Amino acid sequence: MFERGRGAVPDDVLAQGRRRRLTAGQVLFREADLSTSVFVCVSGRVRLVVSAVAGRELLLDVLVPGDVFGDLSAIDGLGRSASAVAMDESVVVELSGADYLDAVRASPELALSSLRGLARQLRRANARIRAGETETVAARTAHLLLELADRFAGSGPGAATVPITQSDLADWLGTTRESAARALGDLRRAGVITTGRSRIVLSDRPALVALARTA
Amino acid sequence: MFERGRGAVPDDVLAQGRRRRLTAGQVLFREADLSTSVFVCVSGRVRLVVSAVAGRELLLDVLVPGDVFGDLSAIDGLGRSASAVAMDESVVVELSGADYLDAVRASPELALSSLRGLARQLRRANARIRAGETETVAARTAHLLLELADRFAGSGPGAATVPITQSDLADWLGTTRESAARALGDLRRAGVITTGRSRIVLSDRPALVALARTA
DNA sequence: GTCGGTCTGTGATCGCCATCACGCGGGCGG
DNA sequence: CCGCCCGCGTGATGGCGATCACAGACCGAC
Repeated sequence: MFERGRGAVPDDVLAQGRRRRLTAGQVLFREADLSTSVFVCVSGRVRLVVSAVAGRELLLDVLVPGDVFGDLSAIDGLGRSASAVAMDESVVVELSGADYLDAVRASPELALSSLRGLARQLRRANARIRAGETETVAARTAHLLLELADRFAGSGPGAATVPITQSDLADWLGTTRESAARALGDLRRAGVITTGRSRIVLSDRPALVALARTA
Repeated sequence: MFERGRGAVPDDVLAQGRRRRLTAGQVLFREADLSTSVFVCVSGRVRLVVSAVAGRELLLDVLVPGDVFGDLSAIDGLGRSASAVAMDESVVVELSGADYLDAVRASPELALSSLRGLARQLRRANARIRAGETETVAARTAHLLLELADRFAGSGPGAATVPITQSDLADWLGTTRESAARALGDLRRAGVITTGRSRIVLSDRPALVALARTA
């Protein structure tokens, strides 16, 4: 059974799906599309983005192997709430929305697991609303780095590397590339991270946790 | 069957619950509490709030009769993600978390209905994230007024009255009372609303829709 | 009716962040 | 191997909104 944050899909259900190999930049669905497939990320990374004013883009999530996505449209039949784009060469399993709903109806355990997945996403969304409306860019940057470190590198005590560009980080934070770069510069000068091309290394996570609270 | 936005609970499940009468200001649960009861609002209004920096408060939602709330903790067993406080004299039905989960396990229809409820909340949360991070206070104010009009007064074409103080509106928008008052002042001078004590009247909804887009 | 508290309206000032602008370096494709 | 483009870093400036400050209006309690 695949389990990692966003829901979970048992192997027998997964076996009904179609395996798809994606190239970097390939679009699985676009915001407002009426498709209802549910996807499971097997390898690679997939971005969930929504468009905003002035051609800006807001990054809602980056999915890593094990994550389930696309479930909202299968559940309520409404248009896609975001666009899904492969970031690297990736592999996903695609399930039809009807198959997914049948599986949920047939299995109370899958239903509860899906509820847990949505509950987790809702808690994260509420946390992001609170952060966005009350914290500074510096504090949000520190918090997001810690969250991304858990997601991409596990939460071991050593130095963690987060593979992300500053542009994507800014889109995730809902700020500009320049502001994100300045916040990272402050953290770098404070000695808690080092920055590189498409890469941020958290060298002192306890200090970063402390800065996230105060900054 | 009770159905109104946030999930739905069939009458036979509702009958297992305990009816509770609340006085204005009474707290049902506080942020981080470990209780797992699920509530259904029967009459009155209930605020869902989270605390933020500097003693500020962020208003996540106002529940009206028919709404289901408190389901997140029942589903994932984690602490309450917000505090629930009655705004007026209200009546709610309280179900134990275990009874709720048993009912979900026993009824695929209830499970799907709960999934739809969470999906709806998640879409609203994502919309709020996008709004908060890309729109001005003026635009967010206009959008929120339209949403609240639907929620409190139905979406008939005539003038709608939204019963809310400017302080609460500001907490909902994640801004200050002064900024909310200024945004409302602009809308009033534009002739699309009138303001009163604890009350905002949308006198020209089409014009407000237009302003929400441009402002 | 009067008093107190809450809710509303608005001016002045300040700071964070968006915007514009530019230079630098390093990876990759040809 | 070399140039080009993408990603990073940072200064200058301006605007939106937070903060502080105060006054008037409405409502309920007594």
